[in-house]
Amino acid sequence: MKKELPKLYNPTDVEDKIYKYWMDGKMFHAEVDSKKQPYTIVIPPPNITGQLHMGHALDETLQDILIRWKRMSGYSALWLPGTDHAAIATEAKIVEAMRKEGVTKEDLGRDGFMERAWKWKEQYGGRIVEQLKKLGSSCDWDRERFTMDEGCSKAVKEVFVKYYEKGLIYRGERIINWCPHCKTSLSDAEVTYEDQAGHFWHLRYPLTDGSGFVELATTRPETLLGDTAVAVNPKDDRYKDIVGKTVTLPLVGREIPIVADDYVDIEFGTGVVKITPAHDPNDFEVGKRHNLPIINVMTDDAKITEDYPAYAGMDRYEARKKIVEDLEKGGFLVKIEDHAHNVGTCYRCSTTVEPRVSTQWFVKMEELAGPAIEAVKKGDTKFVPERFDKIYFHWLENIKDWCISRQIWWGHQIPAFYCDDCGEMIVTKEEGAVCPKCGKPMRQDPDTLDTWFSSALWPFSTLGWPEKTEDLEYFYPTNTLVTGYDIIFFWVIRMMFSGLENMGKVPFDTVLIHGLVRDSQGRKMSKSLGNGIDPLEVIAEYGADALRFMLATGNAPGNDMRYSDEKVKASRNFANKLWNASRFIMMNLPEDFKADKLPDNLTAEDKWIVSKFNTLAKEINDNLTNFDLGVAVAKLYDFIWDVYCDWYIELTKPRITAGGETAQTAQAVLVWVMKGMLKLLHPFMPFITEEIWQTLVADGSAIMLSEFPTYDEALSFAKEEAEFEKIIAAIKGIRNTRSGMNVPPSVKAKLYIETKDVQTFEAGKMFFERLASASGVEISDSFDIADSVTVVTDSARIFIPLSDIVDTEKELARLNKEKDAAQKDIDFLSKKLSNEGFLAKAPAQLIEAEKAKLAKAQEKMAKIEESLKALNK
RNA sequence: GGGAGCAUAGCUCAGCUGGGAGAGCAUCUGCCUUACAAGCAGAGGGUCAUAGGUUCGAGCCCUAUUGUUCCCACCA
Repeated sequence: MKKELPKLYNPTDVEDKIYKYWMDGKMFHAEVDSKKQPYTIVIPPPNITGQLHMGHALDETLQDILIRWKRMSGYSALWLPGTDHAAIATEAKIVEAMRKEGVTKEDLGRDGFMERAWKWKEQYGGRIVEQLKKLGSSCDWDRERFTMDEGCSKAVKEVFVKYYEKGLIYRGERIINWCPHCKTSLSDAEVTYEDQAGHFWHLRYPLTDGSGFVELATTRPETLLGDTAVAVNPKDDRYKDIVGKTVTLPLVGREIPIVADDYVDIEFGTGVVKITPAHDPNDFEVGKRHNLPIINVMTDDAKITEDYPAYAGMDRYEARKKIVEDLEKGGFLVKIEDHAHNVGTCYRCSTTVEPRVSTQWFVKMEELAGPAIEAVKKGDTKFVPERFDKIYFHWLENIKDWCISRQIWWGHQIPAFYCDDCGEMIVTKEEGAVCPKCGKPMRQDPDTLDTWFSSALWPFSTLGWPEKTEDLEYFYPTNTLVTGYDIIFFWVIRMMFSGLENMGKVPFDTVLIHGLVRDSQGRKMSKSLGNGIDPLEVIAEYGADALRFMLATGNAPGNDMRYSDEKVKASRNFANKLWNASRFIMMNLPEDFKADKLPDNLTAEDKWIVSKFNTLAKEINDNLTNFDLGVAVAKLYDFIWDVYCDWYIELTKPRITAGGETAQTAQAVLVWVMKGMLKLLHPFMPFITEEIWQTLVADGSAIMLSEFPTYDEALSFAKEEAEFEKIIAAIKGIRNTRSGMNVPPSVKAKLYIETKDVQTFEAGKMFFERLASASGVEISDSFDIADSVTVVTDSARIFIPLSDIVDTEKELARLNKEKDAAQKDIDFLSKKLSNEGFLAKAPAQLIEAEKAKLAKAQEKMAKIEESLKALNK
């Protein structure tokens, strides 16, 4: 089966073809199968607005590695894909596109807008899915879902109504985070706090009775318009006498009370605080305690309302400027100080959030949080790495009610209905509700739900819930959830309590957390910095396998990593190395070659590689089980490159040249190990492994459906492995010595190998010519060769008669250096072995090993000394 | 203010339950050895941030310190 294959592996020729092969063969599809154990991953649904970025690439790569490994390990492995409607983000994009055409939401009306939004979804929603395929993601596309599809929408209504009936959802007037740009409320999780440089404006509010002023400071003077009180601490002696009096609000003229409230910190500032219940969460609480009026002074785009003609229509920052000017003119401004403070911003558009009183829908969190905390404490769900459970606990233990209503149109409309006649409100799954009191058609709540409300249900809504489906029965709870640490608050927590509340079981047993992919300088990739790397471009240049391999390499769970072209290149080179190894095998196989099994007549080096491979298979499985994907991938790299290519292939060359039985055995072992390596590597580099498999095995089978190698006792040859290491050590020693003396490989020399392991070396004799530039090899348990360079290993002394090209002085120096090294070993080991504490407390196995090492070092020393003596003659 | 991560070779990072410090890239030397120059064979390079402690033994465990990154938090 001699084949002509290019020297350079070209992924672009291969990847689309292979992906189509898998798709055509329906190989990603998972079915309920009572004979198999299920293994399930639900994808963190990417936003339909999104383009694939490095974060996705990492997330999908990790999931695909796990799912391919489990699929090959005999599980019915389901990776359930889908997309998220991403309420605010999507609506913002659509509105922006419309703005360019000069159309507004209001122009189209709700129905018209939704029609347009769906069209937009049809047009762009598939884009990210196609990009996921480029990565090689083996999702079951037959089950692709969307958070606004019929099933998910049904689940959302079901949950909403259930929560409402249980009293877990309520509607009420609260102070919430309002984004004046997106013109909607936000949940606490959707607010990002950033430090901003600001000012402290010290103001004086005159006492209404004319008896003086109170001085206070504010960072937001414009909210003065909505002040309905001034507060002091009840224990503050300075202000005892004025509690109960009133002040006259500057610029507004409103008479407002001075109240006493514990919230006020006596130590801070003047100990007087202005209270604006409509625009500050704390003030809102103070207001409630003192029955203060709530005066909203801003419109939904954060402009001053018509109630204040002097400032009406001004944006909050313009108004601030004008109000400060006016305060100064009126003599109310004492001073301005610089002040850095923490300001909430919208996580979507970065606009400063305006705290605002409004009527919204909330999920009561206390009851739901308890079981979610408990489940992780009990270990029903565990985080990898574990430290993330602290973040999880902290958030849940301090959680406040979740504001779920959004004032946008793209999303799940809240299933609450109002009767405009009698004011009745009902919550129902039914469409077109009729007022139960007066029989009139009701008006549905115009608000939609937080996008995370539907994604919270993702692990079960996608499996058919609320119907009792076979899928749900079989695949739920899912197994591994893979996501970034930045999503724990938004999603993981909400899936946890939703799963527990609605299914009675945790949604997944493990949450594998990964970090961010940063740029080569360690900066976060962002649009504004323009430092984002497009994974599709990387794939086009280096191949998806190289990108995947790079993302899996050198990355410990939970840690951030840096992207760099060099790392991708190294991965690409690795793929090419593997490609060429397979080329070597195929170029040397006879036409009629067929080998499924390991032959019986294995040589020492065959057993060596088989045994090493066997150990590798065990370790890879262990590492994957522990989610140490980075460790697994490094071991594969080392084995394939250093063990298989650099040693084993080289060892087979003289055998193949020799022909006959040894060549046949070598070929069979080459293929057997190659097949095993391909399988182990497949989850990481699916395309190239499948491509090589198709060419090398060519029996119509797919590697992605083959059996993942595991440890096999029958393949463990520890003793033979150790024996053959002696040959390798000798070859390395010879190379090392020659290289140190600048002898080029073209200069061949005879070798006299003095050893007690004559048999071992006889068996390995043929390798010295090719791998150690030997022109001939003599082996004996004793030699006396004058004028030669000697190489000393643990098990042999090798004479190389190179006297004519080698400087005796140099050789003397080299041997002395080796002697020093050997002496250091002996010192170290004998010190350790004379330490009574060590002998008493260290494990026996270790002590034996150390003793053996010492014996070897002493043997080596003796040989070096002999050589030195000979040289000094 | 609270919490977490990180600090290991020139750079980017591994180091799984504590048993003589590793990889890739970069540097230096020698090789186009019929799979691969995206390669082969070698070499140099590290007080594992600092100081204590536990231990027969610490990069790994404990305490403190420094630097750095991030998360959370209503001090007007």
